[in-house]
Amino acid sequence: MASLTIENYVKAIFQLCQASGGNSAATGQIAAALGVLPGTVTSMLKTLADVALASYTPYEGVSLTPAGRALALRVLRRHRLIEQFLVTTLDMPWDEVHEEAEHMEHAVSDRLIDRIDAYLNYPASDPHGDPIPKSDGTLVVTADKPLASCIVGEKFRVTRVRDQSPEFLRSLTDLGLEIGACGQVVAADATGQITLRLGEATAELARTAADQILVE
Amino acid sequence: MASLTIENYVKAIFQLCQASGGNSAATGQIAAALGVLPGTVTSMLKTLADVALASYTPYEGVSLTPAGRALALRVLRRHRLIEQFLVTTLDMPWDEVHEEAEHMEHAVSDRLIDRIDAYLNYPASDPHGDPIPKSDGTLVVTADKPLASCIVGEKFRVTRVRDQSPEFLRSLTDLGLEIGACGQVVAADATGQITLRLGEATAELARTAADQILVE
DNA sequence: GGCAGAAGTTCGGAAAGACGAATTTGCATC
DNA sequence: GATGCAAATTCGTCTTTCCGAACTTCTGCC
Repeated sequence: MASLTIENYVKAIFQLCQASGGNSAATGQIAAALGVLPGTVTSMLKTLADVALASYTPYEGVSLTPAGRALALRVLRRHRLIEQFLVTTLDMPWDEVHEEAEHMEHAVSDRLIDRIDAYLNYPASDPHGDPIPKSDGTLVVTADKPLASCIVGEKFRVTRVRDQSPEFLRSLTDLGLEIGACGQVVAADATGQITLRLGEATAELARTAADQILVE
Repeated sequence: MASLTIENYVKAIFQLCQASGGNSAATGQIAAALGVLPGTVTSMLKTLADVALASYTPYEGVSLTPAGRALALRVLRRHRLIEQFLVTTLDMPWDEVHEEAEHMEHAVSDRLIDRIDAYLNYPASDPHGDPIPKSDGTLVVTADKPLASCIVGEKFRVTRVRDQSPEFLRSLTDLGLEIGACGQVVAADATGQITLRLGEATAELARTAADQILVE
């Protein structure tokens, strides 16, 4: 069985590949994502290659093998179902569940996860809008784009949030930008400030923040 | 923060003390409980003494300090609330939850545990009848005795099960000896076989099994 | 085409936690 | 009091995962 550490590396690699749109991740990015030094990552990448979870070429990056991708999806499935479960069942705020799931994802059995899945009636996504991988390893591709890429006048509906830090999520709650919220881009000035209309209210948002919000 | 390993050692020491009625545990018992070799335990006992979780005298045994007892109770509280939660909310069978909780107890935050406690309306005991420590570190003492100590003719109600292995628990389910089940000791022969009446039915039980069942 | 500087790799070493063999201690028995 | 066995301890070693410093490779810029 894969150790907790290996699960975290594989998950990080998978998510970095997704984020970059490519299919390989850089040592430095992985180090930053996991909070370790680059040298540590290099040696772990060799380990991952040894156990056939990743293909690693020095100075070029890593990509996951099918086995690595499957493991990453299992971890992600556990993580996201746990998040959804905590919000649905225990009414936890959406800004607390990520951290909790980060630990629990390595501790729950697949049997329990499948039970949670059934209990929640097979949800398609977690509280942050991230799609939940199926038990057969399938992951639906979402059709969304950053709010920052919307032109002035464009209407949108919030479908997903990338940055899942508690502070950022709380600020979204304060602005009324929950998952499913609808609005319209009113203005975007050169300094990167974006103005939104949300029903009656108006909200101001930095471009960097709007980049973390996915809409359709 | 205490490592997963330290939490397991402290929990094992606490439970061995409880089981023996004394307040110290032997190296060999701890090794057997945790599935490691005695030498490993000896070195860990020194570590526990170093961080003031236990008092250790070579060749005599260990006992927990107040800090060690507090940690053990926190772990036990997490374990038992998780068990109760899995049974109540997800309808998991009582023979599966121990193993699951064994892993999860190290992964959930105290914040989440308190939320589960409130959600379950502050249950007094877990699915096996073990009392749940309160968040202030209090643990109620149960007034129960082994079914094996009942004399012929004595009536009883099952309050708690010591052996929490799936096989044993399933055999109890088959016999109708769930928590709360009432019955009467009908016979006890010299070979250690005990006969019970449970409502309409009759059940045969080995003395070793009856020793694992606590009643009042 | 050459050369900083950034990114990546190598290597020695440390901490946690475990094993296994050799040794020591304690205790019951004679 | 001597002895022998079971239990406990000691010690060297292994694996995993990390750090940090020294070194190598890559890349963008002149």
